[in-house]
Amino acid sequence: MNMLIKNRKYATEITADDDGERVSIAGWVHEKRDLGGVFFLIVRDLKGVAQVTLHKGEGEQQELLGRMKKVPRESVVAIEGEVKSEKKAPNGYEILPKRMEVLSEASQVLPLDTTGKVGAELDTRLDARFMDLRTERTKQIFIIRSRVLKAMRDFFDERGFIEINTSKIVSAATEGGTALFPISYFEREAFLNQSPQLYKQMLMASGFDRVYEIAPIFRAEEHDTTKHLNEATSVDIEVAFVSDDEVMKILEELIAFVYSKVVDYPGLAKLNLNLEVPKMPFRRITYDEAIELLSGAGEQIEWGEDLGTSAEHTLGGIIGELYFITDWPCAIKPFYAQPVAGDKDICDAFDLMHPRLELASGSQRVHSYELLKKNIESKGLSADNFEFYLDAFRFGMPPHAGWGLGVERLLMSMLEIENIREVVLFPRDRRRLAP
RNA sequence: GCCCGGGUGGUGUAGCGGCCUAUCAUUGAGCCCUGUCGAGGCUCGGACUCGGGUUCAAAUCCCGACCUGGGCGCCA
Repeated sequence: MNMLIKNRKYATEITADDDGERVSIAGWVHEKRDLGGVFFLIVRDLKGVAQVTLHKGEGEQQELLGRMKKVPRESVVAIEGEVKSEKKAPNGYEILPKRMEVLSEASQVLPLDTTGKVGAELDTRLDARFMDLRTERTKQIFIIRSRVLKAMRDFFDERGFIEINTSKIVSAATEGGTALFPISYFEREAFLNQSPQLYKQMLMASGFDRVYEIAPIFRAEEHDTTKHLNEATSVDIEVAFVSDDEVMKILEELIAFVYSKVVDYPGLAKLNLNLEVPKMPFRRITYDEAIELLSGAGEQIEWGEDLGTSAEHTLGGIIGELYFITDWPCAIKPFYAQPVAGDKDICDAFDLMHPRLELASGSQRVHSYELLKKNIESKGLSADNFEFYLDAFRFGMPPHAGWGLGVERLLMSMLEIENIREVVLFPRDRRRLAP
């Protein structure tokens, strides 16, 4: 590897204080400006842009000037030169080049504008995602996504959670509800997992009493909306010897912690957001109260019906901040949700709602083998298919609770992004399978 | 799955039966001016998704296909 690249610095690592230093930088040709006595080459890297300034009329620089004029925008270059403190330069410094290597020349014309002068539709951007990621806004979204995931891992680690990885290839048995992608598994049929639910619960019988997983989930639903993906990332936790109240607390603390780590991030400024850490505890309303609020707003929901999109929006408009809906009818919750003491029709289940969409759902789990088996059958599923799961409940299963949270939904709601595809590098939706 | 929109140079758009030899911005090629920072001025290049139909005349109206945006359903 040549020395130019080996010793390169990021644009933001150089300051006016480095006046006189010899440095090298490498990156993409962001812009070129050919003026009378001077030629500017703006080089962009991950961290920022650096202005390379070539003063014309210096004889030995003619060859370099010619190559700088010719190099197409978005080509990858490495430049070595001397730092000069300069008030007229954007970052207070500029680089007087001595040497330039064109590492990769970009074809013209470009599929997208990387300077932000002309917009592009999401579909066009996704087709050329590699280049879309060179734009400031898109880049920041994914740096923030990375911070969010790190914050989550730090959070769980501090609280004694064990990170787990469960299989994404599963046999026919599922928790029902959503459609699955079938795949060919040697001579048998298998599926891509819709959720780690059954596996994380089975671990509760293992003594691993606080686990979390951050992993892809797959849904074969033919939905085509701004908040659904066919491949999404789910944060799942499961905790033994606790109640649903405890995991709700963990959830709101996690959300607040993640927000605090994003609010801290200087790059957030590039997204023009006014982000605040949500106040704890989040508001909690019961399903019954939700229905009542909706009725007051002129939206009638029969008891036992799920809340549709318009109901979610109406409630969100009334409440205006993150909130929980608790005490759901068991009929619209999965078989593993535990009924409340003294009422078999209502479950200790909850959803975490953002005013625009659902972020997470969880519950106290059924840990009685008999009740679980009965629930599976009453949902019209075959207990035989769940034998591998049910077995874990026969030989010592502690009470437990947990939840699943959509990473993309958290991100889009936090960053006020309208389309969920914006927060996935290479989204998979009803139509898109490439790139 | 249902219901509405939309497909015009590389990108983003205007035009919505004849004034279209199709607007504007940006990009590309080039010239002028110029320590620029969305630099400025000028010249040139570059497009009506495809297939049928209606009409004297279609980018414009109709039908179909394909692509695409949104709302709802399902779902998280």
